Amino acid sequence: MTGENRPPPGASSNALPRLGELELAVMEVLWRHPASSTQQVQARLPQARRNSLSTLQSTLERLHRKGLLGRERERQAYLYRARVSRSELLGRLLGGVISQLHDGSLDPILASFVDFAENIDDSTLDRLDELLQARLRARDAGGCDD
Amino acid sequence: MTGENRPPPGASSNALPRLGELELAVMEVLWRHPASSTQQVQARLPQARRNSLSTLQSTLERLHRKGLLGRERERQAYLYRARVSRSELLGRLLGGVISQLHDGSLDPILASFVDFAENIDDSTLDRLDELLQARLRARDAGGCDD
DNA sequence: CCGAAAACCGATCGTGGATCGGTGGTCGCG
DNA sequence: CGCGACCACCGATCCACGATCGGTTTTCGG
Repeated sequence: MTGENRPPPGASSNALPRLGELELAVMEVLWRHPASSTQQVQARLPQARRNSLSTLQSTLERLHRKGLLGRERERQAYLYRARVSRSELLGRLLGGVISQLHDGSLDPILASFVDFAENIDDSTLDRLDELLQARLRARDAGGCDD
Repeated sequence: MTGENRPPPGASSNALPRLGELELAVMEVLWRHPASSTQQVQARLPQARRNSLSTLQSTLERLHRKGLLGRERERQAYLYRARVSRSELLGRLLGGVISQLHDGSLDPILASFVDFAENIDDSTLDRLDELLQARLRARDAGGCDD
């Protein structure tokens, strides 16, 4: 029983399913060392995470499928490089979480984040303010500068 | 609502493994209708999510184990109620993501969020600014807002 | 005490990450 | 040209977790 195929009622579009530990560690390496071969990555991984090349390959492949890594062939090997910066990844992850919880208006979410920042440390709030002001200035000044 | 949600400052080591679809839907219901029995929850779930009571029970139980729901016995049945508000949950989720990606300094994270806000809509940035200013004012004025 | 309504228990499935060994293709060098 | 090294590729497990449910036991009200 219960062996029927059950189409998922709500397929999230852009929320990447969450990254595993090894995947994260790999991203860290790739951020620090752009364009590394599988072996390079392995060598630069923290000792605790050093395992067989195959494992690494699967992980790199998965990351590649998820669009987080690009790769090009260097002779018989691949050179991997991060396609998203740490900030971009964070934004994506944040976006995933938020789109799950978002109930129409963004306000509660923004409020939550401010809340979160405040909860960490009082100075964090000021820092956030600084960054935000800078961003607002940049927008008002240049408008379309990219 | 800003100012009511206060995650305990000591118990910040919570990285809940991520919520599933049904779990989220259940939380939505419990947020809208505090203290509902399993049946109540089932009745108020979107039609698409209505399934057997057992399924609901497992989900409520799991949520309870995760600390997101509290429950008390009402005769032979349980009354469930949300222990975290939507904002708190969001904060927790955000915290989980952030602690994964956080490499020491918060700045990139804050920047990412500002980035994220800007990316949604220009007005969002202004909204964030308003909220932040309000919060700063509140802090500078009262100090301890209890 | 009996029947209904819950909780409780455990089985099964699907997905996704981690892990690895074996196989086969590619390249450099003798 | 052939051989050995290197590496990608494939498939096989394993595990954790959410979703799903049916069957059994507990509990309560009449």
